[in-house]
Amino acid sequence: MVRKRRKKITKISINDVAKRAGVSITTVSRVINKNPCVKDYNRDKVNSVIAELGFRPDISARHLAGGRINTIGLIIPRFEDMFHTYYVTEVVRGVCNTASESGLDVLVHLTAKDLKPRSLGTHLDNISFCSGVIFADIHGNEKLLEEVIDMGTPCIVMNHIDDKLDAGCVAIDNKRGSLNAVDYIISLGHKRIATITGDLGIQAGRDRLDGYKKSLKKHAMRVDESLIKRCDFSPQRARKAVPELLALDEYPTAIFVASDEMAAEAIKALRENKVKVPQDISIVGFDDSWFATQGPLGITTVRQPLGAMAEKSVAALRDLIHSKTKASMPRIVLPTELIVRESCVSPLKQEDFY
Amino acid sequence: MVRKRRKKITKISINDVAKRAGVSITTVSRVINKNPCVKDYNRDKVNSVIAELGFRPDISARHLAGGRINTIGLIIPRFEDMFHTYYVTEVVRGVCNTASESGLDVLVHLTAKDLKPRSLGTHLDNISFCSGVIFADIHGNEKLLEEVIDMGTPCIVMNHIDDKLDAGCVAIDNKRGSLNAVDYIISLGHKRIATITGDLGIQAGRDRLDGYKKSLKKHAMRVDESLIKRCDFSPQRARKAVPELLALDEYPTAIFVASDEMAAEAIKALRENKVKVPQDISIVGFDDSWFATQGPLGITTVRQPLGAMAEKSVAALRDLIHSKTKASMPRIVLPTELIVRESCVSPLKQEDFY
DNA sequence: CTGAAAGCGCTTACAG
DNA sequence: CTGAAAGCGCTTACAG
Repeated sequence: MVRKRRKKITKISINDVAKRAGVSITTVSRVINKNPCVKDYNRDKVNSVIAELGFRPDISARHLAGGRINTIGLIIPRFEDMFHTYYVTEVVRGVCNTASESGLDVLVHLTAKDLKPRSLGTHLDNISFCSGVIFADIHGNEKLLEEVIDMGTPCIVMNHIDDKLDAGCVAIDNKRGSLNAVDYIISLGHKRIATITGDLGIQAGRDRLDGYKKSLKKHAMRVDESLIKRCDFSPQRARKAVPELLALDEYPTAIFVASDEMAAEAIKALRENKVKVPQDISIVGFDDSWFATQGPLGITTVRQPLGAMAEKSVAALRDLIHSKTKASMPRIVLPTELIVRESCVSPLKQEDFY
Repeated sequence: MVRKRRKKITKISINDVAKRAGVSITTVSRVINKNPCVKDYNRDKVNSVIAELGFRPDISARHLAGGRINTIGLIIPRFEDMFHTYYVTEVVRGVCNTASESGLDVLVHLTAKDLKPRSLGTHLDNISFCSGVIFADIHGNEKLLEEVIDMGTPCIVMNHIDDKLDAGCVAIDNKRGSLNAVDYIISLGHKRIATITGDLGIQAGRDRLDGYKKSLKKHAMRVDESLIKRCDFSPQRARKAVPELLALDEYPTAIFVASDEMAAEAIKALRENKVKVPQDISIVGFDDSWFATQGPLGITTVRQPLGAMAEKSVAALRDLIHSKTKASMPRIVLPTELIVRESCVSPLKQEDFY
């Protein structure tokens, strides 16, 4: 490939276009913004000059002058966590895809784990640029969210429902998802069901634990605190929970794990302790992430519609941006689906294995 | 938590601050920009007013007026590919961490798989905002890169070395990495070594194949085309390569796979065909990603220093941005490291298993 | 349908 | 050390 000659890097502006096309900059601006009130002749002329000169409107100037910016922000918290890796992957993918279909551009913004005062400012600088913002989660970014709301920027919070929030909320029905999962485990005949929880500082973590408890109560089973291992979505913590569970006088026959990644790690840890899954202990995970199918054993899990969550979020944000009147903040909760694979069987069958 | 009263969302500007502090906007601007030529008394006064009013300079105005923007862009191509998921995760993490240490903010920009003309423009709008840009790979974004370079924006390309490029290049020594890997396989005594390649449209894919061939030649072994399965970094393609390899008159005793993700999938596919790893066939992967340790068998692999690549890229970009003179474009190649785990053994040992 | 002009909120010579 | 003023490149009433 022959190296092309460098174009001049002198910035060409709306003035250059106007001059060359023999019209005013107002007309050029109208053409750029697809304002219909321009004579065809002029529009064509301007467009051809734009193409000829390779003119590209300066987004800063446009923004400063009060023009619409077709960019939404996507704020991603605490990127370090592996838990968020799958979640974030799907959310980013979904938001970017949906946004681009609507002609929106996405500015992905990762917030550091420990947000220093200085960086809070920096974050807002860029965010102030967007016509709307989606928070991939609220945890750790409560302050940022508040500031963005105070700036008057429309916001959507994912994965967290809070009626007091002056932002739209789009989330998964985590409570019902885990309720269904544990109902399923119980329906198989399990009596001693443990749980390895996610981070209880995150709503999704709390809700998944709540659903577990609710299911037990619904079936008049006792909630045994020794069967509840409070973890944090990290595989390390999940791994540590395993020997604790095995040290109990009476083994659980099933474990509901609040994420597939933790479930996969728990299964590994169980194996290392010569406990077979599902023969000795059944496992149900959550997420339907790649971890559920990556290992040698397909993990029965709760699928969450992350793609749909992303879609709904973008749509809701667009509505907020375009509603000139003070719109009411949407609250959207998406259903989950139980995906049955091989990691959870009836305890009767388990005995067959012996 | 009690709901705080909403602040006024009326934008407060440098004028408000100046008026309140009893100085000119010039002085306020100097304070904001940490210009030392301000009397302490005034500086303190301005700073306290800024804090009191919650003033935050408008980034668009600042940009338009020619101020420095502490934001670099990170362009990520073809997000759909799973191969890129691990790669991207690490690159994003590394770039964000390093950048924030230098007081830089990162604008992560995902390019769609099929870049329509329109979105090319949109992309540039946002990118034009950054004082420098890092491309996480060049593949699929050649045009964008050229345009960004033509805009006069300093650029760094990761994972691809091209001397003709008017941008800095930071990459992994893929060729040597795979050369070492295959050398290792040969040193174990293997004679029939297959390879499952990555996407040969990507330099990393080509280089890993080249290294494989080079090693064979170095050891005076024939390069047998039937042992080369040209894939694309996707596990699906890798999976399909397995039965083809097994249909050969003579099995390979080892396979060098161009990514751990493909390696993990290949191992699964081999198992399903009752071929044991490493007893029947040895496997060496590439990346040292989580796939290498996630499965039941640790995969021997080539570790690439993605974190270091990110660091070097940010540092190089910073240099390019700050060098007022036309700097020469850096070419940085980072070494790899062979990580020996359980998936590759000597063929003599393999016979022991029979 | 069109254009002159004001203004968005900053930075930066320039003059003091 | 400080400030008045020009200017960055656009949008948007406003008047025609």
